[in-house]
Amino acid sequence: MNLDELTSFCKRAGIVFKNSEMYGGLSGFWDYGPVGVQIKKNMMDLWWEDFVERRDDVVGLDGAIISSPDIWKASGHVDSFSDPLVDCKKCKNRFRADHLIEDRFEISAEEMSLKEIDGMIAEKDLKCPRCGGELTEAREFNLMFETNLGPVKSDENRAYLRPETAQLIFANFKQIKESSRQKLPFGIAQMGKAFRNEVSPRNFVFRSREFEQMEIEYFVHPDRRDNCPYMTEDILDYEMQVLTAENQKNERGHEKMSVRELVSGGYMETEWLAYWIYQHYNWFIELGVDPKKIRLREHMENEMAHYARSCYDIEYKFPFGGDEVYGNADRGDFDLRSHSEASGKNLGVYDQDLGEHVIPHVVSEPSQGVDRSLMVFIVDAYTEEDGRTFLALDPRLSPVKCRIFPLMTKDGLDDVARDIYDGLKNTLNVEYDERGSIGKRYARADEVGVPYCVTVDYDTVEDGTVTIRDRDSTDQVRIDSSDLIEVIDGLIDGDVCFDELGAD
RNA sequence: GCGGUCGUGGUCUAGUGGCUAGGACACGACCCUGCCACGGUCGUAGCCCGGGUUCAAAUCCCGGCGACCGCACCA
Repeated sequence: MNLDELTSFCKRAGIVFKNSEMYGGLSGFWDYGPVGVQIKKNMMDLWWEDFVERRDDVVGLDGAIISSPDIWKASGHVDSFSDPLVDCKKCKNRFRADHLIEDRFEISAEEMSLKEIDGMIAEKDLKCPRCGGELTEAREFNLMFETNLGPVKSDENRAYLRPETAQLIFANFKQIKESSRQKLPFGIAQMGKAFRNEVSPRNFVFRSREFEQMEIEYFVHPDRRDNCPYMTEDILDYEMQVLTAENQKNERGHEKMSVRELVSGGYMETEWLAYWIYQHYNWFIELGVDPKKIRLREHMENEMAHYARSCYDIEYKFPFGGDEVYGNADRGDFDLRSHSEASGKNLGVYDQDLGEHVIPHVVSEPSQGVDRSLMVFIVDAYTEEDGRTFLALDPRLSPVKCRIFPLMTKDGLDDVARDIYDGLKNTLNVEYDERGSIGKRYARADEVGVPYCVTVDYDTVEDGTVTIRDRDSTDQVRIDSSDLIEVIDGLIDGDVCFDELGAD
């Protein structure tokens, strides 16, 4: 399946549509259709249940999309998200001006203003690295979407749509800590939209201008960075496919490594980082992603962000590019310290023993792209086999849990099927379908990942039993229709195995 | 943003200056149908948008929008 086929499938199945298509489309924006929104919601709910509701050390937040510009100045985004670019007047190529200077003179140009850059270019007679042509003056390219607060557009009223969700967590850190009565170590989770004015959005939802993230910032005491009470022997024994920075440098592939090796081998900054990476790596595996297609990749020194001490990505081997679906960095105290300094407010936590405030460290920042993660599940589940196409989604992710069909639309079978549907619909997300042949209805359900189909036939009228069909095997088992809710619930949660259904 | 290729119903496509724009799949109605994309009849629906050339444009030219590939960019 290539990217075109994925785009086309997602449209046909009602998963993702091109935004503004009726007006020719808008590059970098995508809309989720009836099936897509349901799968996405299921996925986000599962994530939230696993990492917030079922834990007593993580609390949630839903921050605003627009915040004071001061937040983005303190976080470094106003500076780092706007790049000075120059064009070659001759060959029309465009370059990062700061990179040109850094490459040529081996000095940092990060802090240089546009004027300084222009001065440097003029003084050192810097030319186009490709054709030797003359360069234009440096221009500012800001990757943050801008808007204005109030109806007047002016520099004073300028505001930005958030380019990441994380900063809202730092900005609300003090209020969350106080209202939730959490003590270190604890985490704050958030899901929501972020916006980046990409120069050239491409590759379907893999690089869009509006995207969604789910992430946690996990805070620990600076003196207890390496004391993770949740680490267990089982987790230490857990194996992942890992591509280390070392192996990338030597152009070697990934290899199996246990969490223990990653921690004791010094690959990971802390046990905490290893623990959270394990949690999310395993989250994908538990939800059915092919373990052979997923791996952990350590960032190379030169691709690490300025704040990061150690950074890993979870990658999925798509049949096309766009591998990264998750990143996790040790941010240290960079963010809370920056915001403390910029705002003059103390974001420290009082330490009773030391009798002073300490700035907590973010030892782990699990940050996951919602849109990319969804595509992982779609692509991984997409199966063509024996002439049929089905989405082998984990039933928990499936947009609809069960479809109810009458074998024939006569002799009252349809009435019975509707009654059964009515009996289920308030408990489970089910649908009724009587159109087309029975085989067609199975095929339609398969394509959007409906895990179970129930068919009402003449025996149902006689003895109240129905057939329930498994999407992946197409096997059918006859059960009493009064047991449907319990059986389907059990199948979805994995408490009941389909193969064992017919046994009793 | 630059260069290249491209844009025909929901999807895949036929059509290279003159057709009522054709087909397949999908979708809908009806018929048929006692379990896996059956068959029949009928139907809805399309030349990306805007200019230009021409007696005549889906077709040629220009611009825009969008997609893909390469370059650049991707804290």
